[in-house]
Amino acid sequence: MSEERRLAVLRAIVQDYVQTSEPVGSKSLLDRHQLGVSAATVRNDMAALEEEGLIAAPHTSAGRVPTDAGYRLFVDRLSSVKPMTPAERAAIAQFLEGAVDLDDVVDRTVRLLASLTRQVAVMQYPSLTRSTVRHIEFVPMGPSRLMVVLIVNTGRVEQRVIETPHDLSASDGEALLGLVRAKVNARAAGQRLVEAAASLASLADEFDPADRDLVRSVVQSLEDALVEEREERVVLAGTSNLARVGTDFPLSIGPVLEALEEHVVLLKLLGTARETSDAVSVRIGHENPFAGLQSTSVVSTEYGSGSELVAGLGVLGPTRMDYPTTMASVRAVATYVSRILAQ
Amino acid sequence: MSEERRLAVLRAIVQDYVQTSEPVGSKSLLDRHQLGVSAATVRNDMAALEEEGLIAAPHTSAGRVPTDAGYRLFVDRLSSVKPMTPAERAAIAQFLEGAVDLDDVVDRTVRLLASLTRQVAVMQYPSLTRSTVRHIEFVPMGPSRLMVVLIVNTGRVEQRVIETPHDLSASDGEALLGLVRAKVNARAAGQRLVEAAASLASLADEFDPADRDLVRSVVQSLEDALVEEREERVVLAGTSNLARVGTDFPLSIGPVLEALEEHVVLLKLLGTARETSDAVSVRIGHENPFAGLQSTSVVSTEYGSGSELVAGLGVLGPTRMDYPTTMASVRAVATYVSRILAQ
DNA sequence: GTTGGCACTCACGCTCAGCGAGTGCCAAGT
DNA sequence: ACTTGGCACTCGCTGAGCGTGAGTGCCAAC
Repeated sequence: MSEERRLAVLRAIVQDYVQTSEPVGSKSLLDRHQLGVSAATVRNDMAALEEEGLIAAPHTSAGRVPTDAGYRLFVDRLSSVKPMTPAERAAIAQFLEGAVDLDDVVDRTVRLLASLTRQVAVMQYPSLTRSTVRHIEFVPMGPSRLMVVLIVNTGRVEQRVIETPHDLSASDGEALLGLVRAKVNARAAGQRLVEAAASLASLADEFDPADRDLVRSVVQSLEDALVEEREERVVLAGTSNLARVGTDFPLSIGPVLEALEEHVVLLKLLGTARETSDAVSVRIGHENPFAGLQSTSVVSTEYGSGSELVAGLGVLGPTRMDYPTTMASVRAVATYVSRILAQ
Repeated sequence: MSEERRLAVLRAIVQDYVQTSEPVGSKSLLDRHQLGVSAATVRNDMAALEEEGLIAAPHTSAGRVPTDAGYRLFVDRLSSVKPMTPAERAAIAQFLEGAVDLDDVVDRTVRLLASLTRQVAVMQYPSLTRSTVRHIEFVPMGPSRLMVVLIVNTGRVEQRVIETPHDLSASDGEALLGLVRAKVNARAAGQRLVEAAASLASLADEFDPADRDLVRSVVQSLEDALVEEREERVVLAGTSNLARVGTDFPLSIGPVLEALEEHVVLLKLLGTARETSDAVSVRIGHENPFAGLQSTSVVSTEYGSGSELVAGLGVLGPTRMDYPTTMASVRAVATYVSRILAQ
């Protein structure tokens, strides 16, 4: 009983099951693959695979279905990321090129990914903590309120209103604010958010003693704002693809929809992906830490502008998923969106 | 056969059906309501109601179910918006008070509405076209690119990168930009976007002939940006509530999820609501222009900061819905979110 | 216009048998 | 030691048949 053939059988089972979504038996396996052996041999192999916990039979007299472990082995050793055709690559690039701003890039990316994979696509907004400051702007909002607008290198813009002890909207306030603006930007531009916060620490010393108090309080608020753990945004698309699969299989979509609404969960999903060294990370069924997502798999990767990886994106679907093509799509989309963001 | 009693029967049918989600027959109706007449009489009334198209029988020997027209009549004449308890109102207010910025307000609002109604909540971002300019900021992004940041009264911030024919990042460019910034804001602040665009038309004339070209092109781009039809953002929550209802009823959630992904559709849904004069608009089943949403109802209303109504929010659910309480929730949430935004 | 009575209609749930895909095991072959 | 054909067996699925009961429509009497 050759090890090699047994794995070939596993591969065939996974492929057939993914395509037909029905448990696959020894006979139908022979019809669709040239294994060069008889049905009985295949049956023996299947029994061995079941023994190893790689496949399982839903009922006594039904075919076999891959287990999570079976999919895992398949992904790790039995398949390679299916290359995309130049035409597909061109279509992706062209579609993403059309975006006009960051929101549009993100929106187009998730939709594209959802329609390519026909699954739920998830994408994290370019992370702020790993971005660098492009510009910081101050806008007086009234006698004691000041809006701080932070623009980072990925094009993302964040605003925040802070309280100031003195009036900055009067004309001398305006002048002072202009000076603060210039100095803050001279110091912070190009730095990461945390670094920028550090650089600003001693800024107040450069000002007139009279203004120092005011500047110090503004800078303090700004530092807080820069360091503060920011809400990371997540966008999704293709949730209706869940309905398609939901009808034929034991994937009750309720819990999945609930998980998808919890953006914290999604962020963790994309976040833990980063810990793996592979370019594209795959988490299968129970490998997934969240109840409700235990019969789904997540295929994700990182993307970023230039050499900086700033956030994650991926797709979520039933464990019975075409991993090679899904992985190819995720990888390709990540590559192209990174290219767009780098410009 | 009194008209009055017939309507009482309709009301009872709607209430029972909403509660039990099972077709209601003459007998079970008598058990649950004191109508003071016999089953036979109720049957006669039901036959009449069916004749009028207000109720229908799924099969020959089943109870009756309200039709869209039946619900319509119920909403228009047989029910009133159920008042909320002070405790509920307080909880709403308290939950929304906790929001730290506009994104957070919107996020909390949809989630709140979804959990109150246990349905899908939809909320449009405060519309830009009906907002007023609070501040316009210019940030040089390189030799020939300028980022325009627009802050409106609802706190929403929009950015846009425009191409400029001359370099504005040099030091004299900075000075000029400061002047432009001051004049633009003096003219535009407090005005609606379209008005602001008009006010800016002649701004270039105030500048040195040497700079006039440059200013004109900047102003021109700005006008374009202000007038341009902007993408209106829509946020939703509670999609998992669809799964709950999806199991027991002929609401195939696939098409609904698809419709929910098309933000254009959602905007139209909230938009057409405005045409009705009522405070809370209800669109029932086929009154709804979109295929796939024909067995759902939309309960929506407008909200806004102060007296200005700037956008819509509402919920979407199966036609078999508790209209009075849903309407109450939508109205209450709209009231409170408006109050928050006004501050 | 209301009521009680009555025959009728179906959807639903149940059981039961037949079918067939698929299995496990065994004895024979290589 | 592995492979193969054969064979009995399992068991989920399907569809037919049947009883039940909620619900109806109609009618004659009040």
